[in-house]
Amino acid sequence: MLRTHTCGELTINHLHQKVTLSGWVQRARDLGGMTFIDLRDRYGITQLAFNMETSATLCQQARKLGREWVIQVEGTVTERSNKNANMSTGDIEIVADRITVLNESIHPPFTIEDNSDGGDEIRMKYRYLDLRRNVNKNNLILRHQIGIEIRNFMNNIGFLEIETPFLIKSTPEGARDFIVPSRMNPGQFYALPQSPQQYKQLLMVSGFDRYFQIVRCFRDEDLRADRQPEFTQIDCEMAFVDQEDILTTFEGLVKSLFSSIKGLTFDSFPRMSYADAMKYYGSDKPDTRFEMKFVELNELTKGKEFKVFDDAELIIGINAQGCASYTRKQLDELTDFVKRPQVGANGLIYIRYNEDGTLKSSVDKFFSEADLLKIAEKMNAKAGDLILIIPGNEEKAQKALCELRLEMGTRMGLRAPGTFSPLWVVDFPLLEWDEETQRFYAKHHPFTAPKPEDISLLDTDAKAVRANAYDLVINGVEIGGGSIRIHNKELQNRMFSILGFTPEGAQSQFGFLMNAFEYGAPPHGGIAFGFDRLCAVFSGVDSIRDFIAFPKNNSGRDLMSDAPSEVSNEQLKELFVRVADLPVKS
RNA sequence: GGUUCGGUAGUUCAGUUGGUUAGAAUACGUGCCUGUCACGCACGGGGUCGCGGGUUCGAGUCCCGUCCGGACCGCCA
Repeated sequence: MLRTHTCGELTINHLHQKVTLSGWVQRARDLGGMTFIDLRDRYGITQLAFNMETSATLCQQARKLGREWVIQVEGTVTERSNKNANMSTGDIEIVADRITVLNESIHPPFTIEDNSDGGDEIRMKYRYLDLRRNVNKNNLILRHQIGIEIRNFMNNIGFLEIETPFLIKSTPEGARDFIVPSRMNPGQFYALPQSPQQYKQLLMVSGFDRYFQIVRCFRDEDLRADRQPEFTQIDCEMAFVDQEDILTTFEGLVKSLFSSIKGLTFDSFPRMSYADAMKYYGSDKPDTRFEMKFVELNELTKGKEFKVFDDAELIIGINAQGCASYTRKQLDELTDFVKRPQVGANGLIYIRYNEDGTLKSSVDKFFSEADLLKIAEKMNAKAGDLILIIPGNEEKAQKALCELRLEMGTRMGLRAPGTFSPLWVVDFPLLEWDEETQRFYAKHHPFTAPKPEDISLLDTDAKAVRANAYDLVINGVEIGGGSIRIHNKELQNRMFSILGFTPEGAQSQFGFLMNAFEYGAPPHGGIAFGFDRLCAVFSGVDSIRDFIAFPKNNSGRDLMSDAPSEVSNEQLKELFVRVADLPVKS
């Protein structure tokens, strides 16, 4: 037997037992007459003690052990004379009788410690070593626990987990597909699924009225801290339901996760229309851990000879409570922040509501103190508050003020990790007009059902049609989204036509789904949650990479295996694939 | 496609106005040390300053290019 116990479980209750432990040498402390070894495995750390006086040979042997060597030790659980209250095994140590080196290790390129000396790149390159560290290990444990809770919850309410194919038909709608050449069908290609969307709808036609799957999805788009080319969704679909049924069911799932994982309970999640989210937060995924809502100021700001305001389509402001003491330097920082190309505002106007009741602004030339007071009143500002205003066209001003609001929230400590504010955003628009291609795109996807009361607008005012589509947002992160689907062939064809598909085009791309819908498709709808993001949000961190055992970097590269890489000409030949001349860098 | 920050010892970083032999911490090695737990102390080895070109008497430092990495915008139904 290589071990009788793990390195995390021995306590004072095991005193005097003969045990065998196996693990990695975390650290050695050689005091001359004594040597202590910290032995680590997934479960914890146990101290091994060696005494020169009582067992010189063993002690000498222990001194030779290097960091990250794999050893087995046999010995007796003994009470420590100096206990360490910081560790669960801190009351005991193992007085060894025998050490066996199971495997040596070369020196790791960084220290395997909670505060590793390694930077991101080197730790990614040696990801298997980085995963030995507690923070990563615990993240993967959390991911496992959330996964188990989800499966239990879904199983308990009658959902079946059903797998769907990874090699599927490519559809040009939506994100870019990853493409896989088919050797047996020269010149033809599979795509990897961006989601199992059409398959789960087919499963509804098949009568599996409650389906879910924790499933890998693939999107060939540029990456971010919260976006990987392959990521995991909790993909769900239900038949014989309306939007309310879905929101209730999955609010139940998320509440159950909050309860079992975080020990938190919630009232019903608030709901906000897409229109209100944009109006009050400038975003379809607002961070509602704090208020600081947008206030429209067009009426109070126009006609004062200030060209910037007079030319603006929309003038909106936020009230940063208690920030009137911001210095000139801090205000300049904020101005620089919103003027960054990524935020895109032309400038920032502030009104300081001083503690003494006076008002000072960056537009004093155009506005009297009485004018400023009116604005302050509209913004519910009190003495001590700071009003920040951004003018511009609607879209740009909302986006810029949204960024500024989040920045102020961060500066004011209103976005503390450990607090959670879930929100349903509902009533998304069905369609989005694209100026460049002069056509409509589905805001969600082309199978999303319009709200019945808005169907009549499809031909007259398509932009105004709202969908039975919804997102779950937690702390400003889009955690999940879904919709009620179209299950009626005529309505689906109408949608395809509005989206610019010819009947033949729609048939060749979505024919199998359309055909299936002729055989009694039940009313259905669903939702998909980003599993990686859910883990990250639960932990209060931004990067989903921390919750993926072997993630890719910003360029879609695996720094450890160095994928992607070139393949041999023989492989390409078999696939009838030829690599075009690569772009020449000038 | 774009914006921006970075690349110096195994690792994380400092390196002044362009000027002598490029430093610190940590890791590593050797020695000392009997209750440590980030043990301590002493000594030691360790550098293609990402790569290429240029300016200069002289480049880690300035300029151009390039490669690599981080963050972000576009993109992500």
